[in-house]
Amino acid sequence: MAAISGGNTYHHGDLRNALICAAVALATEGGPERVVLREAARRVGVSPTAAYRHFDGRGELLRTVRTHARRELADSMERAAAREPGADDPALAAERRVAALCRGYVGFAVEQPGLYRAAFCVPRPGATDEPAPERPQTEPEIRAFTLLREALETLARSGAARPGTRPATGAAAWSAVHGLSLLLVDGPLRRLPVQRRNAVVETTLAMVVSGARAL
Amino acid sequence: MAAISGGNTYHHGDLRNALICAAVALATEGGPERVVLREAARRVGVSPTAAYRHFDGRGELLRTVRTHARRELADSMERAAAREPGADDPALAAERRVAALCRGYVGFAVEQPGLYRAAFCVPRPGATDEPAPERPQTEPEIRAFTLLREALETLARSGAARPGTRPATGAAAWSAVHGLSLLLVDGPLRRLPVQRRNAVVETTLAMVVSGARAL
DNA sequence: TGCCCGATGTTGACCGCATGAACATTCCAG
DNA sequence: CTGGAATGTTCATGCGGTCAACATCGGGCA
Repeated sequence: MAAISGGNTYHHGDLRNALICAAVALATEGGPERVVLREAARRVGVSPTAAYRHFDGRGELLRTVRTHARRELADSMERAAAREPGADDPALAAERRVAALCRGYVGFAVEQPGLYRAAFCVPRPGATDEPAPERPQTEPEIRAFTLLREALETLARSGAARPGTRPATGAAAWSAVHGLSLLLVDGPLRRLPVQRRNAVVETTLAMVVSGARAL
Repeated sequence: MAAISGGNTYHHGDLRNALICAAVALATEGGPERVVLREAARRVGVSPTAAYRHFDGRGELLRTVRTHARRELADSMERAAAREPGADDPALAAERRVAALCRGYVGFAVEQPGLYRAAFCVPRPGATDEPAPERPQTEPEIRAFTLLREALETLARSGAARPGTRPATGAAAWSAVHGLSLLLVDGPLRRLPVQRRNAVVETTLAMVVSGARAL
């Protein structure tokens, strides 16, 4: 990175990326609120205002980190699903995939609480950042959710394809894993001993799967 | 300042409460991050540092707001449950109660997003507040959760009292409503049209209830 | 080739916020 | 009545976000 030896260039050459890396590191350490423009600049060895040449301000930096975090989350889910052994019965396979994706989701949250929180932070116009976008702007789609939804659809089609599979099933499942993650990471279920935590995770997974079948 | 008419007391007389009210109002307007010590003091018409005579700092003020918000949340759930008509079949009644409590939960979140978020905020030692308590200190118990858990236990006992009712069922259900609430209030499901929102809520409720029966 | 402009950094300044220290004003118990 | 405790106030420090003005660098155009 940034030529430690020699070329002490006035122009950094890759400041934007360097700042993003620093910001991601900060988020990893302490979540979105730890993503501080000045600190990121400090770590990169640049003056605070230099960041404004590459970002609108803290808000945009944070949103960039969020994008990164969401990608990592989805990757974690896919890895978990890939590790899962297949099954002859397509229904069983689908069920396993759903469960694996969910475990990957919660696993990421538990192992990377800071990044996980950053993945779902909302830059609020309240403070000094975010002038509140006038265009409602379509959400860029969250891969984690897409993965989950698709797996649930497969599950629905494969096995007990009850005719009226509710379209909102994906959101319901997402709610469960998301809520679980937050309670474990941030909320009242943090400091739960590992064993008990796993019990809660498995129970929730069971609820999701049974719910997906029943709906 | 204070008391424009007459009793211009140097001593406010009830500053603590006044500050709490102001802080709650702030949280109602813009969530926990909007709870700013200085602003609360300003609204009460007192100097910023006066607050320190009644609170350790912003952290404690926020925690006080949180307590208040949690109480409101639980009240909302109980009101919703109270509105629910009874049923002869105890199993059905139990099921209805669970659903009603959940609706009250999500309803509160949607109607009072700021307060709801404040109810689950975590004062982080990162910034300037919270010196990180050396004693892990037992969480003061969250009534919303207790209500839900008890209703689920009743449900389990009443009807299909499957022998192995998992103890974590309460946490699983809580995860679902909590996650749903956050996605709706704060997350990617905010700006969902009301109709679709209700669909998601009902689907999630169905998942919770069916899950409770199945576990 | 050499100069000028645009991109990229830097300084300095302003404002809001959380806090702590020292000082002022009340109130009440002795 | 009076002095200390309780409760407010003022002043000052440090951090973070952001803006405006100024400095550098690098590359394309005359």
